Formats: sequence, structure tokens, C-alpha cells
Amino acid sequence: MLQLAVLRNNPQEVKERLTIKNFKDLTLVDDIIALDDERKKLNFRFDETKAKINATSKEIGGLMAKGKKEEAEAKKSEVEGFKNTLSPISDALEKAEKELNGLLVLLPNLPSSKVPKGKTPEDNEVVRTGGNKPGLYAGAVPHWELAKKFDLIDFELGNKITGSGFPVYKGKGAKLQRALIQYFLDYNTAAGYTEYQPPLMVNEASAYGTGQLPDKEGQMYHATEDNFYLIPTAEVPLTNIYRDVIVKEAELPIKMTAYTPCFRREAGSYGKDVRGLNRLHQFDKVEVVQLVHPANSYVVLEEMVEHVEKLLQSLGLPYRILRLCGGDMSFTSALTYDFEVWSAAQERWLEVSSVSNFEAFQTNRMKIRFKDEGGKMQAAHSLNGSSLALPRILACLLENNQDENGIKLPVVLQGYFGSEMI
RNA sequence: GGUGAGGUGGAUGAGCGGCUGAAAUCAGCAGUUUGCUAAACUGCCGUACGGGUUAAACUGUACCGAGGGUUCGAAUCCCUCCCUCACCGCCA
Repeated sequence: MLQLAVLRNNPQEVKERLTIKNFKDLTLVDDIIALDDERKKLNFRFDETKAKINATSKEIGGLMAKGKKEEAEAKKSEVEGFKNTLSPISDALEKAEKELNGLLVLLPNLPSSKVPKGKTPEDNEVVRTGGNKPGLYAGAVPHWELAKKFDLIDFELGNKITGSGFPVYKGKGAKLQRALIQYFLDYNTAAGYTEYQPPLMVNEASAYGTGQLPDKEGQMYHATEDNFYLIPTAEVPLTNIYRDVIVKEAELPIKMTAYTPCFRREAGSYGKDVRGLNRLHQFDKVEVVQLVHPANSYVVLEEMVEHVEKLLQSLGLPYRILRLCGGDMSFTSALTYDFEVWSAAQERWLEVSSVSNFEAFQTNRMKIRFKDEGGKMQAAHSLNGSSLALPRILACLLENNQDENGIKLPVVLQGYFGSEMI
């Protein structure tokens, strides 16, 4: 949620930046400011009237104590009058506040100045690439066939137990998952992130806090009986750890990491896009989240990008880093880098990580704040990134490293997995 | 799931329906003094939205788990919900 002050101080600039994000409904900005003016007026009148009521009520107390009943009764009817004028003001104020909030959450975050203009994924900017695309041997096949050949993943079994998009990992496949998770977490904690094991379901307030609600209601699994949502990413519980918390300036940056399964209903496409591990309803991911001082957030963003990049390098996967254009960015982000790895047998890039700076968009809504040196309350900035999403990493590891003898694992995983080859 | 107790400021913990935005203690911050890995004393020490000011000062309103209600007036009474603790039941 954008800060009202930002809109009020510079509505023209806000509109220009929203346009970069391909946001069309610019009159919303003016509507919000007008509504806020209205709210202020009502608020003033409300306070004024309430002050009279409070003062008069106090007098009544004094009069009663002195036994001056008649005067007290007169005051009572006076208060009665104030209350009658108050109630329409109070209703209007409540309505204005609700409307204001309702409109405010419709505005996406402003893109940072680095965001390229553009509307579609084609307009994303390739920042850099790394690694080499492997030349595959003649018998190379896509990962879903490798999964079957080596008995690593049973997709049909998942269909039976739950439904499509819920694969069953078994044997070496299951162990490789565990190895990847362990490696990723160790890599993150070595970089100073504190490991967490958060709940996999969150309440409404948490889903609202990170911006999944009200925006993406249909994309989350909803346990209606208890009104809990299955987390679509560890970002939700991790960031919410600090919801409504005023931290000390010296505590920043706060660095958190967690492995969790992620659940996404993903109303979506069919065919080759969702084949095998490409897109799932349940998948594993290790996430990193940082809460930082606003002055540092863009430096930290670059650090996080580098952090994820080195992780990909250590796995020996060819990758590219994209700076997302305005039209392809998420609602909440100010600047996002996507990481894609090359799936050699499918001959396509697969997104495996997304690293974003949200500036104060999430923290403003969640009230994650700190007191600066001048004693002023400020919203911290929040960032997060995947390090990494497992399924597509697994797909690329299998496809890119296959040869006549099997599948060779990168050195960094061998210790965790217990052998060099599948 | 059942029964009972309870949810107050960073923490502990008071709080007859008006004098309580909230005692006290601890922690924290600033200063004074004695002086030296510290003690004593003094002051400050919640958040949000307004008014006001060049900026302060000053000032209004709201908030004592959440939402309703009673009342001239509610942290204090009533209702609903949420959560915590204890005991019982069930159980990995």
C-alpha cells in the first residue's frame, strides 16, 4: 500500500510512474486525494463534537457530586443534542475511511527509476547471462522422461492421491530434493540469514499483510472451515513475523530464510508449459527475506541478486538475469530481477527465482517500522527472493547433466546427496 | 472437544463507571554528582489521525485482545468472537 503522503506530495509524479507500470486508472490518484480531504474535514468535525461531549460529561460528573441534579439533567440533554449531530458525522467518517482504504489498496507500488518501460515479457531487459548451454548427447530426453527412467518422480501417483500438479518424489528423487533444500539453507545461513520454520497456513491478516489479499484471493488454497490460507510462498509467514512490530534501527537489516512447500492454485495454462515439473500446485522453495533501512534497500537488492547468482553458478547451470519491465512486474514490487535457467532438453528458459525490492509498500501496510536517529517513525523496506524454487532447478539439473552413464550431480550437492551420479 | 482463569504501555503489574492515556517497578534515553569494569540522584520515556508553529511549544480525538451494546460518561458493566494459561478428554 502506498503512503498517502507520497500521493499528496507529488500526484503528478505518481501518475507518471504508475503509467510505466502500465496502470491505466490514473484518476484514482485524484479520487484518493479528494477523498482524503473529505476524510480530514469529517475527522475534524468529529473530534470537535466529541470534545464537547467529553467536556460536558465531565461537568455532569462534578454536578452530580455536588448534588445539583437539575443542572446535571440540563447538561444531559445538551449532550443528547451533541450526540445527534455526531452520529451522521461519525457514519460519514467511517464510510470515507473505508472507501479511502478500499481505493488505496487498488494502487500498485510505484516502479523505481531503473524499471524499463514495456508491457510484455519481451520487453524485459537481460542484465547478464552466465554459464554455458550444454550440448546434449543424442539420446537426451526431457526431465519428465528422466524422472520415469530413473524412478525419481511419479506424476501419475500424485494424480491419484491428490490431483495434477502434486507429484510424488521417490527414492533418489526424494533424496535429491532433500539435498537441494539442505544445501540452499546452509548457503543462506552462511550468508547471515536466520533460518525459520514457519507455519504453512496463515490467517487472513497475514495474507492481507503481504498483499496476497485482496488481490489474489483465487490463487491461494483456502481452508474455509478455519479461514486459513495455504501459503503460496514462505515470504508470507516470514515477512509477517514482523507485522505490527517497531524494531530498533540498530536491528536492521533483518535477514531471514526458510524452506517451505508452496501451494498455488494457479488457474492457468495447459500443454507444454505445465508438463512435468514446469508448473505445479505444490512445490518446494527456499526463500530469503530482508527488512532493511530505506537508505540501503537498493544496495541490498543488488547483494541479494549476487547471492542468488552465485548459488546458480555453484550448481553449474546456465542462467540469465532479467530486469522486469513495468508491465511484467508484480503489483507490490518496485524493482524485480528474475532468474531463468536453461532447460537444455526443452530448449527453453525457466524462471527459478524472482528477487524484488518492495520499498515501503508491504511494510507500510504491515506497520513494520523503526525510529530513526531524529526520533521519527519510518517504515522499513522489505525485499525478498527465492533461493531457489526446486522443481525447475531439478528439471534443469536432470536434463543438462544427462549422458550415456546417467546424470552427474554438481560437486556442491554430492556431499548432501551421498554420491556423484544418479 | 469440556470446565475454569485470564488478555492493560518494551517487560513485570495496579486499576471504586467520572480525578486514569492509564499507579508502581524494571529495562531504555538524557543529565548531575562521586569517580572509574559501577553506584546514587533528577528529568524524559506508547501509537495513529487532526489543529497549531518557519520549526518547536501547545492542543483535540481515538486506541487498555477484536467487534457490538448499556450509560450524560467505560480499561472498569453486558453480549459475541479470537487468543493465552490450568485441569480433563482425545492424539502424533
